[in-house]
Amino acid sequence: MIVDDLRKAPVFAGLTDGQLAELAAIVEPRHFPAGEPIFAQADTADAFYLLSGGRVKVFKELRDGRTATIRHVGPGETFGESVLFHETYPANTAAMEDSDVYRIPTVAFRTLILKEPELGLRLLGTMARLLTMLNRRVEDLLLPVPARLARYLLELCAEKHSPGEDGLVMRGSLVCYLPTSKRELAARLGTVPETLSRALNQLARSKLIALDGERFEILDLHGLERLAQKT
Amino acid sequence: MIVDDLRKAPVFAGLTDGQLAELAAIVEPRHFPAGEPIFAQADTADAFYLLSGGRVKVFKELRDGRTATIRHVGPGETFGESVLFHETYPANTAAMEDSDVYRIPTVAFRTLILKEPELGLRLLGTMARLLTMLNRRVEDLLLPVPARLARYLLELCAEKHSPGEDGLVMRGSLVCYLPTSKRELAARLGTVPETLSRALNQLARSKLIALDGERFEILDLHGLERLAQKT
DNA sequence: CGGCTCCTTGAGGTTAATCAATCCTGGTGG
DNA sequence: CCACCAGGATTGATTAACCTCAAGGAGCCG
Repeated sequence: MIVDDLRKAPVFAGLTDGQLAELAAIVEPRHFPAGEPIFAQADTADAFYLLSGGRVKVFKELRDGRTATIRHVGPGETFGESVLFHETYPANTAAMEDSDVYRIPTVAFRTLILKEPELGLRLLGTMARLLTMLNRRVEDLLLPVPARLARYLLELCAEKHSPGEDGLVMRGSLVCYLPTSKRELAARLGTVPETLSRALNQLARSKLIALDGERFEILDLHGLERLAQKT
Repeated sequence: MIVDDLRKAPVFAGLTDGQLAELAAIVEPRHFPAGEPIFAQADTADAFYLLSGGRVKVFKELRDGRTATIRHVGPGETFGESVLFHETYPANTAAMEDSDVYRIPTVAFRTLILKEPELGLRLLGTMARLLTMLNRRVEDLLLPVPARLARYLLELCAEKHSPGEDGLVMRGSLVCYLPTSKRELAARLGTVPETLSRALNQLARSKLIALDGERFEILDLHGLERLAQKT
């Protein structure tokens, strides 16, 4: 059911059934196979998206073919929100896996906000979180690659172990799985696969993590956190 | 008059007199002398700010004393908006010059949004612009310093020559002034003063710009744009 | 068994940070 | 008016990070 998918997204959780129904009336489900572009930078934009299943990347083309990944999007997150107030998309997006999305036309959504201010407030919250995250990304890119990687791994474990706002942050099991190929991860970290590979080895050699394919375990949380702040 | 200052800010321009009056009732004017911090990362947050005069920088401390400047804020822009939905500030801010700001308490502002959805829509627009800008910053940091500098200079001229939405983009006079010390500019570009100095020289030697203190002129717009896209 | 793609490893080159002088420029006091 | 400082800005030499290019694995599917 559309309404159920919408409710699962943090941005829309907590809305009343009536509000969700209004929202459901304007969204359009779409499917994108892995690798498929969803929109491209400078495309004229009349909708943004909610990802219900799969994985999507937001990125910029760097002229010489390399790509700068801005963020990875997981289920329940929105992307392209900024076009609510622009005529064109500010970046490219593509499905990394087979993905199901809801297309949300901007015009209808804007009028809905005026009718249900609560909705605007919710979206503001989402965008605030995005801003905070991007602040962090800017900071990240000024750090050396191993520190960047350490921060990424720590973040990965942190969000895995705080599934809701309800419980304490668990720090027991520090085993996680890389959610993407190393190629994609390197792009996400703003580096190349070769450098990522070496950085991972370095962390493993320093006994900060144990690595086995895409599965890894944090052995020395404190040491990793220290590294994550190195200039 | 407070209302006049508010109306001058793009985020609040276009609101009705009544809405502006309501807003004026909750904001608190503040003054910060040059160099003074306005808030620090992780401070508990109950307000965001509109800059009415002066210049403010948003930055992160990089542990070893170096700072990562996230953005520079000019008159009419807001900063700290993201705390509308967080309990703590995600970065530091400090006045770069003597600055006048309006402090906008989050609680009052949130209730005002529910009453005047138009206001929420406006703030969404502002945050969308910020997001787009930060996307660009992430892209920037993956480019070599001269390209980053070229993009900055082009942006500086562009915004100078498009004062409103009303006119064509002027490309005639390409003389601009660096708005900050070179030290601050280097931080804004994610580099150090030495490297900035060399990059500026390089642009001047290539006849792309002419430089005289803080005044500069773009001599070869096309060449500069080409450089701005180099990996 | 080939032919993939992805990842890893190694060698070399380039960019930019670091360290250390030197040079301005504006302000101060003689 | 000039000597003198202090800060920022520049320049040079050195070093470290990391990208590039090139060459192997390692798994996977035909």
